[in-house]
Amino acid sequence: MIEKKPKYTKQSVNRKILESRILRSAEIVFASKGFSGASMERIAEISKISKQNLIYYFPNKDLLYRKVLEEILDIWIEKLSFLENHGDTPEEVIRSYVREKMQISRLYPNGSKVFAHEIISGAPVLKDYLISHLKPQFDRDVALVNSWINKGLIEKTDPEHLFFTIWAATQTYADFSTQIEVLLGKSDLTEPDFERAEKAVTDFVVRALGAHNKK
Amino acid sequence: MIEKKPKYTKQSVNRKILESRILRSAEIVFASKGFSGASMERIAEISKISKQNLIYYFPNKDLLYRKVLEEILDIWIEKLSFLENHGDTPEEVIRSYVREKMQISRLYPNGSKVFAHEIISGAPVLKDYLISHLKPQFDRDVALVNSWINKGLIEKTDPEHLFFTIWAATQTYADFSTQIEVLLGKSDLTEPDFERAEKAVTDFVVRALGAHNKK
DNA sequence: TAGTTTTTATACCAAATGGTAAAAAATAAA
DNA sequence: TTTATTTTTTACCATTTGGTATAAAAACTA
Repeated sequence: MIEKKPKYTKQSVNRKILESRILRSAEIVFASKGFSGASMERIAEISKISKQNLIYYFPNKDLLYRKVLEEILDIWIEKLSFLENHGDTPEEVIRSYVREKMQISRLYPNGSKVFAHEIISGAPVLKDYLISHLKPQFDRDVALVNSWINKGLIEKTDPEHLFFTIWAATQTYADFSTQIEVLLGKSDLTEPDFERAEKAVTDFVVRALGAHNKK
Repeated sequence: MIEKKPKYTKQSVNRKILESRILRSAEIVFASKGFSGASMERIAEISKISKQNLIYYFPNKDLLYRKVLEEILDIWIEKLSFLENHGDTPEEVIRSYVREKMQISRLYPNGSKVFAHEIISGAPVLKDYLISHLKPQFDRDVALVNSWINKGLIEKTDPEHLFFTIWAATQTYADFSTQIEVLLGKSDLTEPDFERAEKAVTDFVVRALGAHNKK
């Protein structure tokens, strides 16, 4: 055989599948109970394996928690570089950005909640990451918005706080979904709800920036 | 025997003082660790009393948690009835509302965080409260915004989502303060930071609603 | 001074939980 | 088929933690 060490043996494939199943289960439990409230037993239960088998794959809770955080951060980074959002006009860039963020809230609500718990708790695990990775990107994005302002493409706006507002407004549909469901009188948020929310938030931001009536 | 006792004896006053000291400590611990991560031992420690004495005042953790939530909800209810915010024009009402919300984030960040943990976790304790208390008030406030729209006082806006955005944008300064601190390059948020944030968010909302150029 | 309330200290406990150790079973490689 | 490796199960354990029980000291009230 050509390949000395076959990469996709039955075992290794199964392993990957099981690992991601575990990560999804862990995400659910961390999202709903936070780090301390999540038990390995419960995560194993949802993964439909024994606790000891869970520990075989993820030898301790800390590591598992970090892996879950890593996963969601990878997704965010991949989809959320403001500068790289296609669009020529500020309005296009903004609309695309808000849409991405809303879709992430829709597709990865549990990841978002885990992140939220982590930050609210003072980011004991993620603080270094925020400093080393998020801040530089943030500074670049702020610079871009400033350039828009200087060119008169959007209303004069506090760029830092613009981002805080956009993040908060979009993530709330994942993090505070329970509250939103109650207030909308629905048992859960479905696709149409998210579409409406997306339109509301996007229009809101675009209007606040006056990005629509400037060329 | 019915309590015919003097209401403001030295003892009862001291008791109140200690109780509120405990509640503040509990708030800190619940905010930073969530319900499960908070230990009675740690709360007692911060309150500078023994664990046994803590239990003497609050016989169990659930009760203590509920009291902490109760406290912050009382504050919110008292200060956050949209309809009752003074102001004749929509712009005045909105500005006053956003200011109140920002001040609450500034003054009661821990309460806000405890609430956030609770909602993100699916509101196991507060769900009934949200349905019975928050929703009716929400419906009234939504109706008021709708009446503004019908009178042409503000731009056509999705009223429900307007509130979600305002809440998210203001509470983020309490809940996600760690992230904001990192991105602003500060070790903590001080009065000037909050003032600037308040102005940014208020202007943002007012502009999005077009409440400033309509009379 | 006597009685009541508050506070602390001591001892203890059952349940939950993160994790270890090692044997057994299943699967793959030779 | 035999050997080696990976996966799963079984048994167990130390620590944490919310909470009980009790006695006694300390502080306050009448």
